[in-house]
Amino acid sequence: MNEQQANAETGVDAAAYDFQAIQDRWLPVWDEMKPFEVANDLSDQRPKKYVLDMFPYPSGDLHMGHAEAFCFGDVLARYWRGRGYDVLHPIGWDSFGLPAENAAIKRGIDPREWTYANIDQQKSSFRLYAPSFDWSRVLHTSDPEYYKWNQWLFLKMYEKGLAYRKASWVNWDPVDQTVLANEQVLSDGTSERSGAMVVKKKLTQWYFRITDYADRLLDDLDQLEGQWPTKVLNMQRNWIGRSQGAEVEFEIEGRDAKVPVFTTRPDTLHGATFMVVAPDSDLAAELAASSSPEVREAFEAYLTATQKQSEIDRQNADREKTGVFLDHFAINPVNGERIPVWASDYVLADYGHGAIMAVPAHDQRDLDFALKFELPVRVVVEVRDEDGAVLEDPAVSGVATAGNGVLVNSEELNGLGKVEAIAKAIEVLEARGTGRAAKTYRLRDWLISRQRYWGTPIPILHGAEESNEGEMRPVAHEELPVRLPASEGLDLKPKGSSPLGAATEWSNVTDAEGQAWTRDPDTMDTFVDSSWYFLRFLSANDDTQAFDPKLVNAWGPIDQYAGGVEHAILHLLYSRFITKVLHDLGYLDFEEPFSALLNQGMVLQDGAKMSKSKGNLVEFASELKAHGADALRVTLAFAGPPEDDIDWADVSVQGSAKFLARAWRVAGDVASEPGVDFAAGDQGLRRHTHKLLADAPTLVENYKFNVVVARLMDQVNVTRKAIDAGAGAADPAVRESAEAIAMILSLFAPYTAEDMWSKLGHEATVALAVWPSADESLLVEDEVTLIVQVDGKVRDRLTLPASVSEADAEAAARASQSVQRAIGDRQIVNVIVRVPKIVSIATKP
RNA sequence: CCCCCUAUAGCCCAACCGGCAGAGGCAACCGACUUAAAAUCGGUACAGUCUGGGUUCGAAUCCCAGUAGGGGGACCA
Repeated sequence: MNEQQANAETGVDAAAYDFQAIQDRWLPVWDEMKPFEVANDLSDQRPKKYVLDMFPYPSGDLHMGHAEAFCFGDVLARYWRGRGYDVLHPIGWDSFGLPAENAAIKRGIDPREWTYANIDQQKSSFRLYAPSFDWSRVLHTSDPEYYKWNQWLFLKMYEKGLAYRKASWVNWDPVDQTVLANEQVLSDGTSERSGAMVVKKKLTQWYFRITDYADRLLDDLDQLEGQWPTKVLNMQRNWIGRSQGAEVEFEIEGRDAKVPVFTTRPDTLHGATFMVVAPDSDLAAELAASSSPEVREAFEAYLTATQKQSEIDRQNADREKTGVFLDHFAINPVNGERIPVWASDYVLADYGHGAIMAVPAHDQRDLDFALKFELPVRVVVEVRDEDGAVLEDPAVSGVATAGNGVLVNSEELNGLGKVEAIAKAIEVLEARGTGRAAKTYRLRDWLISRQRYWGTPIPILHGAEESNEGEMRPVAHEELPVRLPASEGLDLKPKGSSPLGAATEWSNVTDAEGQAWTRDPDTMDTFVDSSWYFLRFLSANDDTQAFDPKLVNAWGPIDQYAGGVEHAILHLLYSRFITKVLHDLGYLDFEEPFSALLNQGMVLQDGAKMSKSKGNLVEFASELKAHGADALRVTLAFAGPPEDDIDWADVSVQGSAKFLARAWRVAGDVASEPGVDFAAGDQGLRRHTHKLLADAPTLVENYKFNVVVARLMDQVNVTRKAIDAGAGAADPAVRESAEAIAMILSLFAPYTAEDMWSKLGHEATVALAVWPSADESLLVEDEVTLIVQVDGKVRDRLTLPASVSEADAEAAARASQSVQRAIGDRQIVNVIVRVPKIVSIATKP
């Protein structure tokens, strides 16, 4: 009986796939079962997998980007369950942050109201979308129960000297009226959040000393090779930006303390003909202050001009060099030479020591500067071109020679190559006590204080009377959390200082001794909140500690993390840093938080990023309503490799729905009973099923979800044929195939798979059914097709036993009529035999 | 300017260690069912792998050079 006949006889109802009815049938069952809740007692003997999606920010309802990210994370979580693992797959909300505050200001409401309403909305959308979350461990970073431990973390950092305050030039967002971390400033100089052009301000702010961990953060990336996308590893390496070289101390005439400079080329010290300091450095200000009024005036004007520049102008490497002479001289420690000290904005105050030795002959920037201000250029490395000719003097050519060469004009270094000269120069400096080998980094300390309301209050008290002026005191652990005061009556509008400062009742504290203090008015960067949340999930409801080290070490590190590449250097770097700190504090056994990382692409519309302003938004909610969760999830998984962007114009949700209906009907057609002996089934179909069972795990583990879905489509097609035109609906192999389809399909389409599972006579839930392993004996082929090539062209295909010997294969190939025709009267010069695949014959005339 | 990734049918994408270029889907076309359409079912057709070299018996796959698109970094001493 074929499908049409079945339709005619049983009526439309029984044969029609109705996603809405299927969703309505299973949601209440799952709600009741809570199949994905994980016990906290470690009693489960199955091996463990911790699978985590980057938690969402509650900026409204879920959107397509969420649908994609959570689809992929869920595929992996469900996969490991199917493989017999105890899987932890929690969910929470990253619910502090500026959007809530800005929305609250715009609507005149409390940020809490907006935040928690959005969380509720997202929760109910998630329920329908059906990721396999453990809903018993939900956390929201804006709950006092969570941020209490965020404050605990801050105090731990403070105790270890890893949290500190300093005055420095910082990135200031003039729209949001708050400081930003370096990581939050995009390469075009705009704010990651508001899009405003970031300006520099000198402010006293809180920092986490991430630079102390720079070497480990860089070196440990090697452990993640192959487990994290290469792109992310490279981005982090670039961001940390370690340079090796030397620190060299220069004396400055009329100044007691020596000035250290960092250089990667200590071999060129004899070619240093001037020194340059950053105009916004303390040293520049000091040197200018002790100069003539004219010099001082020129410097002040230059400093002002420098600070007016936009980030874009400043980053343009092609622009003309500018600077002022500070009327001071430094002494070159290797040759006692007196060299002038200039201030120029091509030297950065916060990199190295904010001062450089300029070697114009061998550094293009220094050369540009030297030529502009007519400073001497001295060649100390003789560099040759490919033909062995000495390159022209940079002073004439205008091109600095930065390559390898032989040292000249450099006393003891003369005749050495670049590498040896660097080593020797460091040796000489160390012997004289005027320098040493040194490293420096592009990475800066993490600025974590923000002048906004909706975040974790920094648990520090500042002295508020004469007797304790300038003192800082951490809030005692037992007094945590320092709760956010109600927003009522506070002006949340950005104005450059934290709104919390105005909450005087909250801010003013008198201690047991009667001393007056005021609370630190700033809140923490929300990236602090998200830098350790994955630890909290293990004991999300524990009010005695931030996380339970026993549980964390049993489950951690996270086996599979999934999220967007936009966090390549923000969240992922901070999390790695905090994990290492907590390891050093003795809480964690591991030093890297995320063993494997999947970065999904973006969902686009006609090649453009979806956005409200562009009006090309494909709404998650409406797609969910129109096609159902399963069709949406299958569409996302099938669209292509998960790392690639998905253009919504290229996909077909209807096509996915059609496939689901076909799969579902196969299950409905199965006519054998559960438990039937599969061994008696059709061998051809069984081979096909077991090939799928054998291949699916590798495919899923390599994130080839699109291929798995394609293989499922193929399996459904083959099974349909077996039912209609082959073994028939009662053949045990048809049941075996349908059950395999239901189990594997459950990764992508949990509702449809559950309904199939039920039709096949099994109890819910298919999500906890462990996949059967493939039967090896069904995977070996008896006969194979052997290809015969003559001079690289396929000339025949021979059907031979799979166990054919090399000699037999070659003989069969030579015996082939079409092969002989192809060879003709040419002479055979080589025969390559690779059984059971190919015989390749090479000839010549 | 430097670094990384990608390029296969009209479109989205598969192809293990180098071994028959095609798994799957979309769109198209033909047929079945239907009064008709939709849905469903069956079938058909469509590329030689961005370009140019090289290695090899054999290259989509490895190497070199280039083109196009995407991403990252960039006055970092």
